[in-house]
Amino acid sequence: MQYNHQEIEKKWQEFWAKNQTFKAKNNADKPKYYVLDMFPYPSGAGLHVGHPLGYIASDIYARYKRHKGFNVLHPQGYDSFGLPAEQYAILTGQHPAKTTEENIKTYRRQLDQIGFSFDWSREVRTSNPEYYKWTQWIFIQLFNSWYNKNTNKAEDISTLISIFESNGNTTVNAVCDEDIVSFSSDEWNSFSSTKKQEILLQYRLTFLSDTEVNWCPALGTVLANDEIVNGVSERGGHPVVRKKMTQWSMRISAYAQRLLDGLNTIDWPQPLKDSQTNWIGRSQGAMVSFPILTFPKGKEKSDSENELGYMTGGNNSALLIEKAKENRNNPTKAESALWQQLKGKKLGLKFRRQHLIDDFIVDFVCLQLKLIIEVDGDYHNTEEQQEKDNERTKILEDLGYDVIRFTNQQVIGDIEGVLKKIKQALAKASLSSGKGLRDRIDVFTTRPDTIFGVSFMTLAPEHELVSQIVTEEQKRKVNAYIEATAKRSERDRMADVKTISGAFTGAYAIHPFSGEKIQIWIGDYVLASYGTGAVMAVPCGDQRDYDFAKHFKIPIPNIFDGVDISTAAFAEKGNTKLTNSDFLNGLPYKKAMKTVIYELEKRRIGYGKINYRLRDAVFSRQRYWGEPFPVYYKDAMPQIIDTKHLPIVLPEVEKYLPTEDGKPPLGNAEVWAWDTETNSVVENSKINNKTVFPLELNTMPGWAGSSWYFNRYMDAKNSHEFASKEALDYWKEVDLYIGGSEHATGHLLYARFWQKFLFDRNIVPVDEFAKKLINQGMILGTSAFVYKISVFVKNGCAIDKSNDDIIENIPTLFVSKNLFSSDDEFENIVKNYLLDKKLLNPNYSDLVMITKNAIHADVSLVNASDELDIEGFKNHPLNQDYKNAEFITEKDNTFKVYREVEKMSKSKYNVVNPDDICEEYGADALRLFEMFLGPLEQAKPWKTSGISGVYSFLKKLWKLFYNGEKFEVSDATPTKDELKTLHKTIKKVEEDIENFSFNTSVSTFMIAVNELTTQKCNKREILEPLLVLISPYAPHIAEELWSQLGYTESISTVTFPKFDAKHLVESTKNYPISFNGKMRFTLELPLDMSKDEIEKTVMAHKKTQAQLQGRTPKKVIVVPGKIVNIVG
RNA sequence: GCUCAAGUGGCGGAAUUGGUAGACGCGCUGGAUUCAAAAUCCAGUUCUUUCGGGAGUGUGGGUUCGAUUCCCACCUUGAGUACCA
Repeated sequence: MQYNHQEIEKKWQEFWAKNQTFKAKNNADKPKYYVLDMFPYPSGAGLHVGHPLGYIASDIYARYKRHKGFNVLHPQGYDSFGLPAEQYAILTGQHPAKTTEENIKTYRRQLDQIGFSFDWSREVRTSNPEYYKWTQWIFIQLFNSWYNKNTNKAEDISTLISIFESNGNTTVNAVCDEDIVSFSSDEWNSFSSTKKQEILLQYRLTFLSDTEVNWCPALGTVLANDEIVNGVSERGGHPVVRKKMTQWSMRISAYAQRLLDGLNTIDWPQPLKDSQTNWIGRSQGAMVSFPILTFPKGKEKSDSENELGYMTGGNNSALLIEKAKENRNNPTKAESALWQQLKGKKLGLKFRRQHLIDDFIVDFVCLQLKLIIEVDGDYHNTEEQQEKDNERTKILEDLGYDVIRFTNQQVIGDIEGVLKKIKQALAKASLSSGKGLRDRIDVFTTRPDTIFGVSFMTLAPEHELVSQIVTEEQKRKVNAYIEATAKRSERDRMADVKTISGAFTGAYAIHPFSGEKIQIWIGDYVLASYGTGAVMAVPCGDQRDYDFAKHFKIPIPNIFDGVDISTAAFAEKGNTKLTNSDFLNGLPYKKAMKTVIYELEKRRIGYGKINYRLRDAVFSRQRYWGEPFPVYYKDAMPQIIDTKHLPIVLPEVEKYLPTEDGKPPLGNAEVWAWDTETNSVVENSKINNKTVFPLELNTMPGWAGSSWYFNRYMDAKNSHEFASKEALDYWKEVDLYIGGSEHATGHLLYARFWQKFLFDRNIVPVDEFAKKLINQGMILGTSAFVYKISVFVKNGCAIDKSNDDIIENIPTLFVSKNLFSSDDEFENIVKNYLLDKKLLNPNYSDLVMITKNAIHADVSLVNASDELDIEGFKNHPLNQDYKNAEFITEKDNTFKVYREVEKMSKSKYNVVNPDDICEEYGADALRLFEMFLGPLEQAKPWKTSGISGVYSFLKKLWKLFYNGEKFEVSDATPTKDELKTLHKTIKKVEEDIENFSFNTSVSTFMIAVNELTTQKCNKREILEPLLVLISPYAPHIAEELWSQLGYTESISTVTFPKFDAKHLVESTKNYPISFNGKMRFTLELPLDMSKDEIEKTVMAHKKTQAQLQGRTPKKVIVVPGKIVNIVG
């Protein structure tokens, strides 16, 4: 009997389905093992050979684990909400559910035919209401939760409400919106219900907000950051613009640190972890505030003096004002000297002298920052006077002023030092005056240690402060610059990183430590969306700042000891010591960081901070084919529908496009309102905003359903729970997850986020959903190209014929690949051919130019030797234009194509359909071959020709059991050699599976079958275990031969053979004898021979003497059981 | 630019606690079988050679008795990321 894959495979696929062979139980004495594939989106094109790669690998592992005695859960389902079905619906009007259903049928047929051991009784579909009921349920859990930073987990919103009721919100340490207003418990309790809801929304883990979103006009929807590539949509490549919209968002940022920490606990590929780490983008540094020194004229009055009022005198003002005037007219020498430095806003701020404050006349005061400067004469040295001064200072401080004192001597002797102290005091006063953003610039920096290297500041052109601080003189320039950058798209700005541009605002800030005046610039290298949209520029330590400073001729102070910064910035951290850095002098990076953050916090001008790049995830989509939100709106506030009324089923619509007034497609639905009395979805016409309210029109994004499906498989049919506690506790998490690396910062990050949330809320028992993850590499197509000629007539030649006449007889011509090696040769060959066939007039030959043009040929028309089926090519439906083409062939009359490896795609005619492979070679051959192609994680090209190797392996395996037409297996005792072959195969295959090195185990099988064929072995004792080894890879043939051996049960749970080392014990070793490390010959010696004996035997050997040619070796290295190396 | 990964025959790839480089398969060459083809089987297939041998794992250097494997520098390719302060 011949190996007939079609018959066998069909038979066993039916057997498995009928007997539910792979149905997993939710409890067993056996240990559990959960193997999962990333479930597919069922696209209309069906599967190509690249898709099953990961499924085959996971199936082998699942089957292996069953042999190893595990209770294996290996489910499959469909991520069936998605854009293609919706776009098809827009074009044809066919309901996406129908398209999806049809596609799923194709997928299921294709998957079944490959012989996967899926437990289909647990199938899930994200678009099934019974499934998305629970997606909606999770949304509600998120809505009803807040993130408590004190307990570092998500908690029920009721715990937050009770804190509000008893303490207000000032003690709450939560992840929430930025613009939180503080309130007391009394205030909370007096708030209206709407007001309370509004506040709670600022804390919920899913919340509504006006976010600037990535709006894609062509797709009519909002896209997440990871759905945009290079400024255009990932799908379709349409332009994306920024737009403000009210959207649901998920507070994933609350989990930034835990998502990062969790990576250390899971066995995932390093590159994937790296990209998640990168995406989360943790940077440790500090927030630093720089006071703004100069406000343009007019601003100061309105903003500060009027507010404070400069008439700050007390009840006795009328009397004192005369005294003050007198003092003003008779200043001391020191007062006069200092006034020269302070008057006319020389330090950027308005000072007054001999000014009344309450019942005191102070020497100098900056009302804007409430800073008083006293210059004291000698009489202040008396104890009595000092006591009075202290009392006076205290009263002034109580009024909110800072007081600094100098002696006459200080002012006259060291005016510079005095000014410096005043500047510092101003900086400090400016920050503590608590007037918010308006008069200071906050920056985030990862290098606060380099703060003394700051020589300017740069704001993003979009920064809100720009318009407030820009001076009259600079206004024109600055506005022109802002306009210019706004015109450039985000994409242009990113692409063009070389051009340095910016503008000076004319304003200055104060260095918080040195008190120096520093220029404030704007520049588009600073992004409004990261950090605070402003940077402290340290040109000596950051290349971008350096380039900017060089370009605009801003000073570049050096703060690195012994480092040359004449050509580039010095960005290393290392052990370089700081200099010109005041209290940081002499400190290396790490110490300086600690010290400076300590100082920043002590002086209240900044604080240590960790910044994340990870943004909250927008959760609304303006699409039809997605999960509806269980939300309706009452007084513009979202109301959650009680979980017991779920699912809220997607309504029917006439059109799947957005409505004419720009609402999402659900705006077309006529039955899409919520009746709070009947708790059901009713006609829109019933909306009265009293008992019937409009429902949310957005739907959830694609990642909603895929963020928790792995939990659903554990208890897929449960209609009253997300999944039962018993099932969740039993299966816990996925043990092995296989899928593509393209989901690194999408699905895999969101799923981890939801799992952590569900864990916090005690819904799932573990906080990472997948212990181990493997990214299978892509299978690439091997495209075939044929060379077609392109004919041109050279210009500028005066002849009596038109160009068309010259070339009119030249046919479409293809040239075989090996006929030429250069463009010139190509042209010659073609011309000779044409002249030969009289298709080209020799007189015009020189006027004609011929070049080659490679075009795709369908790979199904090319054989393993790269020969094209010429007739097939001519008659191919896609090659209508080439029906009458001519072909210049090789000497042996074949036509060769040239090959190139590309991504598998319809447009490249290199797609190989697994249906064809299964038909011709069978699923077992397909499975073996996909594994044999190369390492699982690696991208590798597909070449159908290679499959003949694994196909003949299967035939050889079959033949071991057959003597001609007769099944014949012997019960005789195996020989030593046969046992050796078996056991080394067991050992290697087991190691390989554990290491996911499936390609090498396939070659191990081939070696084993080749050896057993040579040994003419047909012994049951050898062949039975061999079948079990092979069955995970080629389950159909294994089942068939197993049943022919007389078994009635499936091979799938037969115990994996046990390796016994005793069969591999050898008595001799074929020693490699090398000279200076180069192996020259081998020598068979007993393994128990001692080192000395080996050396003696080897040295005495005539080949050794021949190698040495009379020389005496310097040294002989003998490693018993391994090698002999002779040096000399 | 940065980060990571990888460079081995005509091709996919194998071999790493440092110990016989090229397993296994494709392709190719020759042979057997056949009227012929398919299929099957046998032999060969890194390069070079004066048939003794010699060289060889991207390039150059280093460590070692011995390096595809470890270290340094460089080159190339691929992937990810991108003005993240």
